[in-house]
Amino acid sequence: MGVFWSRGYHATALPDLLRATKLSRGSLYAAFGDKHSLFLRALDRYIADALTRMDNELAPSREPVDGLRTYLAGYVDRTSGAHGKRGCLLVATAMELAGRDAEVDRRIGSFFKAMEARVAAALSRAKAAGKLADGVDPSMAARILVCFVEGLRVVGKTAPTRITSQATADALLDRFIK
Amino acid sequence: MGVFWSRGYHATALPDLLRATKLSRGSLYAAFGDKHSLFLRALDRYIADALTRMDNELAPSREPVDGLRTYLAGYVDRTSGAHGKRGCLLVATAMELAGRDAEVDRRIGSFFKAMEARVAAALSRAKAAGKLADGVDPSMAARILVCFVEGLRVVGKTAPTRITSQATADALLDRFIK
DNA sequence: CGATATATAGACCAATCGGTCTATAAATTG
DNA sequence: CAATTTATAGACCGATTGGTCTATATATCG
Repeated sequence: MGVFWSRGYHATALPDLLRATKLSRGSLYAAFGDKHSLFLRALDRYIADALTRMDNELAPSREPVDGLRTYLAGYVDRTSGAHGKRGCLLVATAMELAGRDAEVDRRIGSFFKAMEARVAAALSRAKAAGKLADGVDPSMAARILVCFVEGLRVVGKTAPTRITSQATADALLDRFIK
Repeated sequence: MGVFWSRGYHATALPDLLRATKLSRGSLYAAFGDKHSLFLRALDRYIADALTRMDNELAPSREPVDGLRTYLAGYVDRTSGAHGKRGCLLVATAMELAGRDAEVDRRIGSFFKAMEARVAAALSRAKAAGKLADGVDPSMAARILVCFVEGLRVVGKTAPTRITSQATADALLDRFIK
C-alpha cells in the first residue's frame, strides 16, 4: 500500500512492488493476479482504514463537537509538514484514475459519500445538543467540511506548518458551532 | 495542455502529444526540448490562465463580495458534472509530482500562495466595506476558501450536480459575510 | 525557375513496462 | 530421511516508453 501511496499508480513499477512486498515476481502474481488488482486491494485497505478511524473519532458515544475536532486535527496532522508531502492515496487516485477506471470510480464515489454521511451524522448530533450555530444545516456543513479536508490534502502537498493548518481548521469549525 | 490536463503527466505518452499538437516527433522536440519541458510549459499556461481569471473576478474595481461569488461560481461550474470529471491540471500535478519534481514544487507552491493572496485581498476589501461577519479574519478565511475550492476539484471527480455544489459554496460564503 | 531552408513521416534506438515461465532452492510432510 | 509441495531468482517475452536521426516532401526566397 505504501508504495502506491507515495508514488501513485502509473509511477509505481513492478520492481517497486517487489521491493515493497519482499515477494518474488512469481509469488506476487500468484497472490494478487496483476498490478491493477493489487492496487485495488491497497486502495480498499486505505479506505477501510480511513473509515474505521472516522468511526472512532465520530462515534455516537463521544461528544460530537469533540469528535469533529479530533477528526479535523487528524487531517491537520496528516496534511502538514512531512506528512503532508506524502500525500493521500485516495486523492491521488481520484485525480489520476477517476473517470478512466470504473472500479476506482465506484470506490472513490462511495468513500466520499460515506465520509460525508459520518460527518453529517456527527453534525446532526451536535445540532440536537444545541451546539450548532444558527442556520447551520448539518448535511450542508458536512459537504463543506469534506471539501475542506480534501482540499487540505491538496494544499498539504506544499508542506504548510501544522500551526497554520490547525488554526485554519479551527477557524472553519468555529463558524459552525456556538 | 489539454492532453496533460485530462490524463496527467505519466499517463500522457508521446503519441498523445503528437496527436494533440499536430506536430511531428522531430518538430515537437525541436520546439520544446523534451516531454518534461513541454509539460512545464503547459502547467505554466494553466496557472497563468487561472491567475488572470482570478484577477478579473476579484478585481479591486468590483464589489468584493460579488467578486467572491463569481469566483466560487466559476469553481462550482468547473467541478460539477462533466466538467468536474475532467479534473484540474494543477491539482492532479500536485498529487502526482509534488515532492518529486522541484520545478513542479515551486509552481504549485507559488500558485496556492498567489490564489490565497488574491482571495485574502478581496476579503479585506469586503471587511473594510463592513460586509464581513463578526470575527472573520480575511487571511484565515482565505485559507479556508482555498482549501475548499481545491477540495471541490477533488470531490468534483465524482461528478456532483451543479445545484448541490453551488448550494455548498453559497452556504460556506454565507458563513463569512453579513 | 532553381536553391535553400524547414518541416514532415517514420525508421530506429536502448530502456523499461507489465506479465509469464522455468529451473533451482527451501520448506513441509509422511 | 526421502518425497513432495511451495517459493525463489531471474531469464525471457512482446509491447511501449521517451528520445534520436535520416530521407523525403514542402515552403520560402533570390
